[in-house]
Amino acid sequence: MAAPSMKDVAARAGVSLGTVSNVLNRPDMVAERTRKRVVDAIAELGFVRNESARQLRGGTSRTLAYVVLDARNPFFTDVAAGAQQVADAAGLALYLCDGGEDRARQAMYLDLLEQQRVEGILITPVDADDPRIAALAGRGTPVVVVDRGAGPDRCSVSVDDVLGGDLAVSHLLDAGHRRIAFVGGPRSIGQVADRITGAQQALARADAEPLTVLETQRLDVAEGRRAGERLAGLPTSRRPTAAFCANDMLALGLLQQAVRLGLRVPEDLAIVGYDDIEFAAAAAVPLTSVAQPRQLLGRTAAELMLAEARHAMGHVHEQRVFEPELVVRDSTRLRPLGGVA
Amino acid sequence: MAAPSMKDVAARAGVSLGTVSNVLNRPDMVAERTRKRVVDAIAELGFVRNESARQLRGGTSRTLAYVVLDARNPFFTDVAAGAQQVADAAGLALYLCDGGEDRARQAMYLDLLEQQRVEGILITPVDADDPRIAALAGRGTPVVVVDRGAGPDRCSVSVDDVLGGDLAVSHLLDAGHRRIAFVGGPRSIGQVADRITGAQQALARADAEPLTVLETQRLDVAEGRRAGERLAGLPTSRRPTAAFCANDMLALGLLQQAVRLGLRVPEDLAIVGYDDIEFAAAAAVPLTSVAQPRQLLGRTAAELMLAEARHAMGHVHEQRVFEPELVVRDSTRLRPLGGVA
DNA sequence: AGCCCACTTTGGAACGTTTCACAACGGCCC
DNA sequence: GGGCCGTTGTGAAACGTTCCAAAGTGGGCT
Repeated sequence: MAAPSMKDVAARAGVSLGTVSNVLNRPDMVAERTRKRVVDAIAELGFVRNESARQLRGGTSRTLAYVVLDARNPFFTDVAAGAQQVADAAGLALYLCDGGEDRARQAMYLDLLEQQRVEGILITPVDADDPRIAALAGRGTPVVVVDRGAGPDRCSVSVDDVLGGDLAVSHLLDAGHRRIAFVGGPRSIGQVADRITGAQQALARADAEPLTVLETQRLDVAEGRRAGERLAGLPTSRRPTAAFCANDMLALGLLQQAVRLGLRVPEDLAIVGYDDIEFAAAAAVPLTSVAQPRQLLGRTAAELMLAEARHAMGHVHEQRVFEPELVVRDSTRLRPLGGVA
Repeated sequence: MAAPSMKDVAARAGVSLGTVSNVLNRPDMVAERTRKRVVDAIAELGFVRNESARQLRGGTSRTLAYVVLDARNPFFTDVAAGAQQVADAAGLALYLCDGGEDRARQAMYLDLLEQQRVEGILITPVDADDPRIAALAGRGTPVVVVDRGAGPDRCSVSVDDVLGGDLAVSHLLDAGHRRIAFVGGPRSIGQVADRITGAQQALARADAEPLTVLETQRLDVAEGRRAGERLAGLPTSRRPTAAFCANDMLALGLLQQAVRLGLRVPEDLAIVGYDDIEFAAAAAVPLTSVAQPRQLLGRTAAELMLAEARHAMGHVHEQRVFEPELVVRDSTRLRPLGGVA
């Protein structure tokens, strides 16, 4: 009843354990007749290699993982798709682990993955300074931080979020907005903090009111709706005329709720999102957004990880930084009125 | 340089191997002083448990996996979130594996997961009849098929896709449509086939033209756009007045492209999607869609899997079927004209 | 002083592989 | 007919844990 092992296969085929191993690992150094007998025995018994034992002996796992900030955000699954391409090509399996914006769960995954001796870990951390990450790397597991810059003792791939925030808000300023809100949080997430910094930097160059920050608990659609309610509730005189959201999930929620509560977008409220996920272009009002090279991010991250895993010694950590790009759509564009077809 | 093992810890703490094991697994049966010494040694050496060895000895992996049809489809990440809840509660780790609508990749993951002796596998298969799935289950790995019905020798959770297709098309028929297209594919995917069946079943009850099937290669936004082009290219006299899409990704792509090419939705083309993903409600024209209880699906799947894993013997396979629900929004609703604000 | 007991600690077997040095077996050539 | 070789197959060690039976320690009681 217990799962058959190589020993059982050997017994059944009337050969030694070593021979079974040879059939599995160096099939052409065993005579055709024996090979056949062993292969048959394997099939008859339904033998399945025990990866734990292999790994224990051999030391390597052919597996890598991407610990994602939130698997329900399409931005991250797009990044993951990029990493998957590289993993496929290298013959590695990629596991996606959903951190769910939850420190504890992320920590749990990191511990487990290290214990499992994966080849390497890509991670978009809840908290980039989590000492666990440094510890992991220190003990020899290749770690690449994704979508956040890292210090010189780690590889990272990121997009300049300060620049992104600046681009977004500069665009709004150019369009004449002077009272601008930022929607996003918690601030402890690095991307959020950087995007705020960028926004403020743009504001500082202009003659505008200071940034109103609507801090959220999470970066999802529901929180965006909640922000929409908060904004719509303000008296017109105090309501920001534009909102810059920390990501597209928030922006879509905000957009949806704003429209539902009777605000016109962009006339009453202009909206800029971040990430330019596929759904941004298809939104009620197509969403202006700061685009990041998602797949490239994922591919690069996986490549850096592989490089580190292969070279082990003498590996030089790289911090790749890409540039974001503003994609302007209707959510910030004043159109001639009544323009349906 | 090699990763330190329990043996190293034991040496450093001046105790035996067994004691280190006790500290790790039954801390309160070792004296406080010794425990402290061992804990310190662990910290000093940066010892990390080797999960392979543990598993080899102990036999169990505390891990489960969900092999998803396509991780970029928010429907599946929502299902996964449901499964994650249950996994968290049970103290298991959940790995997401992206099948990418690719048979070979899915097969690769199944093999690997079995070799890894995961506690169980949830899977939304590219091909529900893949013999590999039966084989897996036959050898004792608990398998739950998600979003597809299964035979009596397997657990499954699904939503009645035939009914869903019927609901969607009945709704269109009620709205007066007589020339209806189905967008989706490939047909080898069970959900697609069932939804077509449902659609045809509704049509058979009405006096309408047979279903025009626009078969796609994949179920993503890009293919939806392509379908939009195809539809818009048809002469008005032959163009369907309504499209039922196999999922919301397709529907959103179709919607986007149709609007871009000057078709009004729903006046020139009504659209019904499937899954009611979060972005459907936020679309350019809020999307009518067939909703499935996504999280519930995931939770139930994980629970069935756990039940099977725990009971091993005497487990009775269950096939849970849920009912879909039509959510009507603007993409099929003829409104009074000019209805802004 | 001698016993018993409870509490700690120890040593070694076992889990299922891979790897490696070496044995067995023909066959060939001189 | 003996020595050699190449081809196949074998056996045992090792990987890092967990678990268990058994040994060691000391204190309290008689």
